[in-house]
Amino acid sequence: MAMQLQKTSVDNVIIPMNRGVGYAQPSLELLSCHSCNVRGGCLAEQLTMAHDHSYQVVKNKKVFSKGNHVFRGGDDAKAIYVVSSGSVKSYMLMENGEEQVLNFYMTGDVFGLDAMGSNCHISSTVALENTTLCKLPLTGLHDRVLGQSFLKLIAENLTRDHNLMLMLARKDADGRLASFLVDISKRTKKSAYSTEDCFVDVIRLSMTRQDIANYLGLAIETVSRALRRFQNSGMLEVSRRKVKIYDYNSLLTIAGTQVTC
Amino acid sequence: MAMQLQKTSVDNVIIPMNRGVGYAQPSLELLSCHSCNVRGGCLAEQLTMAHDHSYQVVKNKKVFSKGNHVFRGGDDAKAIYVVSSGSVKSYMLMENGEEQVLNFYMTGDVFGLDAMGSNCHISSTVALENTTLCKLPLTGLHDRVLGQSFLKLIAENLTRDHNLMLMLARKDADGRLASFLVDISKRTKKSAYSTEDCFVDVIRLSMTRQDIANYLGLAIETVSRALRRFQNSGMLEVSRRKVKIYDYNSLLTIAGTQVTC
DNA sequence: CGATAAATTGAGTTTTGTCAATAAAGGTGG
DNA sequence: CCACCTTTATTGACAAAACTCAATTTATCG
Repeated sequence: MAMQLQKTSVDNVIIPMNRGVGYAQPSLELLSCHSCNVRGGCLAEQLTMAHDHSYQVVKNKKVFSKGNHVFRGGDDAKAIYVVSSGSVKSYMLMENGEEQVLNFYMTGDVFGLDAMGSNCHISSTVALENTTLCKLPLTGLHDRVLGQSFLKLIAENLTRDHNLMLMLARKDADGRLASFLVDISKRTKKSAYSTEDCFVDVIRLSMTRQDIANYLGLAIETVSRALRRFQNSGMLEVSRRKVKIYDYNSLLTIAGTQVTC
Repeated sequence: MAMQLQKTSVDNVIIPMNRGVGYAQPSLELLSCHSCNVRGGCLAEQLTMAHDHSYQVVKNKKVFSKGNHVFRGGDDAKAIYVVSSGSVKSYMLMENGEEQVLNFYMTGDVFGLDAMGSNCHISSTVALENTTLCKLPLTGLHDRVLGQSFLKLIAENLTRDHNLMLMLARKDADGRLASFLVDISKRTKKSAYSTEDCFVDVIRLSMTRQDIANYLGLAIETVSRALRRFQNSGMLEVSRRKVKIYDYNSLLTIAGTQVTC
């Protein structure tokens, strides 16, 4: 879990982190909050004030040199980060090793929100140059102020956005459509009563082909042709808005990397 | 502003909304919370409980028939919505009239988070079939519990994600790169002291061409060639990581629709 | 039952990706 | 301080994927 070894004054905080192999030890030098360029002023102070000081946000300044990771996918962490100076990139790895950059964060930007609701980070973040970050552990905020549900919601929304980005940036038409069908299938399952293992084999699409095309960033004709290809290969059967899935595993293979919460 | 005409018991709430032209009047029938399929149980109750009942979340169930809008971009609203039954699509319009679908929300999904931090909705949401929604006005939560800053942060992150989606799904290589440069320019300005009007004319990129390509969903060669084209047209001058912008307006034109907070 | 909207299918074009070669910059060690 | 090596970036030729345009078929709705 998160370390909370020391409580300090609000201004300058240095807490060395224990990191696994592959992590650089952040520089241990005294950093001033006065030089922080966050828009709207110090975030920790804003959050603390918002709760009438009943919830004290601990600040934790760190320096990362170029190429060093702030966190990696899979790390368990419940904190958000403010870029005090420098810049970082947030990215996800696909199964084939390609990386999709989700965002670049520069001075004044805040990142790490997508991990708030889940137990671990889905994405990784690495410094692009020598960078100063302010880490705000939000375990207290999570538990005491908001309740699990709300932060989970936010993270869920961000994660689904990231999944779409990955699809749009890295997958071809077949991959996008397979990914879409798998997602719909999974999500339909969540609320319906089904005897199947992990998917609903009959989907009723509530949207038009044009909607699907507008979602996947494809032409409507491409969606139509991809569906036809899937049907010809025996993977599924499609009749207007009704889709019967026969070979879920093949669909998963074509879909490739999926981001899930 | 948001209406708060009545306070009711936690179970069944009907509040008719005054909507402008183009909005359908939601059906006014009694809806039970017992039939709501939200994952993790009633969100309003979860949020209310999280604050020891010091903050009461008002529920507001509504039925939308197929094709009717829940809200449109530009509407001012501070609420989140839970899909009780049916489905909706969230989308944004580009300047050429094309629409980018951001997400489909089905039973149990929660949407509207991207508008929490700003004054108005950026995206629009429309029912794909007859749909029951539960509206949770969160003005109280916004002001009293979290403070402006935190919700703004979340919305900012979601909005930037949506901007990237739009780029990946709808823009060609030139459009993506122009969009990227404009964004970097704007964001650099925010924290730097500059005499220019609304952009920094000299950008120092902290990321490699490969990073840019991985962000924009392009091949590195395509990024290189697009930059060359921009330079040949006299729009800018590029030398490794340093970019001098001469014609910001042309860049804006090529970039097309930009999503901003 | 007719009119409109949605979906499918084919042919040709355009954009971008892939592969390959080369050039330039940055870092390291002697 | 320079030579070397590695990383980063550029450029060209060709191939593949997806888009556009057009025609047709099939639903859906009044």
